[in-house]
Amino acid sequence: MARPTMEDVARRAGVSRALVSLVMRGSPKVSAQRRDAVLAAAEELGYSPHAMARSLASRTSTVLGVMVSDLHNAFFAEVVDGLEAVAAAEGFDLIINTGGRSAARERRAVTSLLSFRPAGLALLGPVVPTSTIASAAGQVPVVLVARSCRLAEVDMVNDDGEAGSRIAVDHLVSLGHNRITHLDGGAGSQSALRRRGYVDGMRAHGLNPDVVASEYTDVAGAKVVSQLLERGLDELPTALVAANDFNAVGAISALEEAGLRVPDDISVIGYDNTSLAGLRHVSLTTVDQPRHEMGRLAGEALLQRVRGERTDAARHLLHPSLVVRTTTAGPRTRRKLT
Amino acid sequence: MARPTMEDVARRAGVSRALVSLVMRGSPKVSAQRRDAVLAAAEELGYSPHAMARSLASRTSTVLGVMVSDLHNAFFAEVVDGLEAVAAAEGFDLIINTGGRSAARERRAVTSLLSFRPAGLALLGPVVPTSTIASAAGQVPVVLVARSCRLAEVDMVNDDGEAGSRIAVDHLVSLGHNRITHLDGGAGSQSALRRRGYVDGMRAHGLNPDVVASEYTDVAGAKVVSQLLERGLDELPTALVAANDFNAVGAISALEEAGLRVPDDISVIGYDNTSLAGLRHVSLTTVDQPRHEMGRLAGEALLQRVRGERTDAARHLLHPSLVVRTTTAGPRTRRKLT
DNA sequence: TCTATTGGTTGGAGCGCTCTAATGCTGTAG
DNA sequence: CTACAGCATTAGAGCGCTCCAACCAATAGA
Repeated sequence: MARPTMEDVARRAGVSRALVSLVMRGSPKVSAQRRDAVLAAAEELGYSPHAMARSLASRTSTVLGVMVSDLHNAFFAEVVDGLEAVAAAEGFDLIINTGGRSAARERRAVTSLLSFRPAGLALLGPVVPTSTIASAAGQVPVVLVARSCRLAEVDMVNDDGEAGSRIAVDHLVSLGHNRITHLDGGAGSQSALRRRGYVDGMRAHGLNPDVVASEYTDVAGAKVVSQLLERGLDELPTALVAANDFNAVGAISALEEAGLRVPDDISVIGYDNTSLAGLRHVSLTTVDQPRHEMGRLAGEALLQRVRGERTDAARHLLHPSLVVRTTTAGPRTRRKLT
Repeated sequence: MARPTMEDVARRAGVSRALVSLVMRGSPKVSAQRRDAVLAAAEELGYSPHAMARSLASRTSTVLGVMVSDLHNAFFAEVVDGLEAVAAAEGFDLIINTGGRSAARERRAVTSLLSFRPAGLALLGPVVPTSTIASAAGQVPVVLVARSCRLAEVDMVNDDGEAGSRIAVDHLVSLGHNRITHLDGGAGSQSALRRRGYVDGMRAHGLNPDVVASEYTDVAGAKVVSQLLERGLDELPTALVAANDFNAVGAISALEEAGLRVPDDISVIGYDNTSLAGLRHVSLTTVDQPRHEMGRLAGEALLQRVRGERTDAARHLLHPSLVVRTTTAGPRTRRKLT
């Protein structure tokens, strides 16, 4: 298992180690015949360069550190996917750690990543305090995804949750709705943004905002609908802006169980455009976050810094887009129900 | 940004570099006072060891290479999650590449991973030919997840798709069904296994297998149900073993659109236990694959090899389990429908 | 003919660390 | 008082590579 080194290849090809190094790095200042000899020798020995030795000697790195707060979460998995795509295209490799949504574990993960002296560090949805981010940013370019902070030296990629909610409201208003309720996702910066977007959107249309507390689950969506139904049918809004897709699906099933039809009796709109929303059985109108794109941008931000193409902080606020399916329609005079 | 080295710490603490090295590796043969001095100096300088230099000098590695055929896929994301958990617990880091389900790209990804001289390599759902796997296995311990091959020197972790289907059939038979149709997932080793399990299961119960071609999507599930309905209502089976959860959901919605009720008129069972299946609106009876566990086992297999605890190949065949929800029930005399 | 110039090639130092063998320093036995 | 452990500590070589400066033709310009 003792793998061949550059020295071995050099000996076999009858050249110096430095020449092999040049060939391996694709230098143009090598004669064709020597190059072929080296390549042949490398092939015969099954040689491939030692990335860590290279990194040490060249004082450069071709790895990007990625700290994912929760890889289990499909959102982050897709961001990583996008990140990986740009990284691979530029010859970079990803080294990944997860933090399990615990600040202590995230700290350790970041330390571990930094010990590899990566060219850059991406933090996806980190929960660590700003000070930790700042100290990392002092050592290496850092990009934050799904998390904002006031540090001048870190890049950021976020989706505009406020705009997303507003898009949802605009869509419903344009369909003719004016009694629209928002199911709030609870604690967390995303929920707050989405709520704000909803409230502002409603006000902009001269409508009264109506926010009810819920959570990012289908069970919570169903529960809050039951509460809404207790208000009485006449009090029921004509449209719902749910906290996310799961929440929306829960709400829909509760509505249908109560004998209401979506979108005939009430429109529902989700958030995230998860694979769930696209199912024909569900066919949920929802707000799409460009997750893959977010990963791509994060990767590019890092690589720009690495290449020294940019020194000022990048602040990407991605515009979500509406995906209209079949859970929204114009309001009708509600049928009489028992 | 010039980070401090061991030399800097040594100078500051008034000791030799070798002593700092011992402290950093937690050696017991260092006096308490020197240790404290070193630790203090390291703290003051913000020093942390250089993992790559360490790896080079010690000729050991603390990274595991992971090639994911498709990180976008929730299945693999969860496997990676499990892998990461064991790796982190043992002080290993993950370096990840994706192959995008292309043999050529996977080959490149593996080469890139091997250039880091990882302690082990995990290939998740690779599509590369066996020869590529073999050559990697010649350099480093390799574990295969969701892919089997005949190589003696590689570890494997697979779920028993055959057993999974059989469990599904057993469940339906125990409910009293005897006309059970399988929706086949098409090409791919998993489909073949699931189909075989279904066929064998049916035969074991003295029943006639009925396999119809479909795909791993909800659209395909709906389509195949339409075809089934054309056979005529009397020909319709009393239960369906779908290719996977998406396929099952598509089938269910087509059935409901045709005026049939699930599970009253027909039972449906999925495969994978995706987050979708757990939604109360869907509440799909399905076969669960222990994805996280598979990642855990893969990581452990690798680490056992790395530590030299085992030299013979590990062959983990994980037993899937049934998750009974509300899309299966005993067959009833079918209501007369128009 | 003698320098420049150019393009290909090489020796050797050094990246930040580990590891072996040797060193100095006690303390205790001979 | 010397000898010998036994322990903490250190010098120095070396991991596999890159990079710089030096080198050596071979050609071009004067």
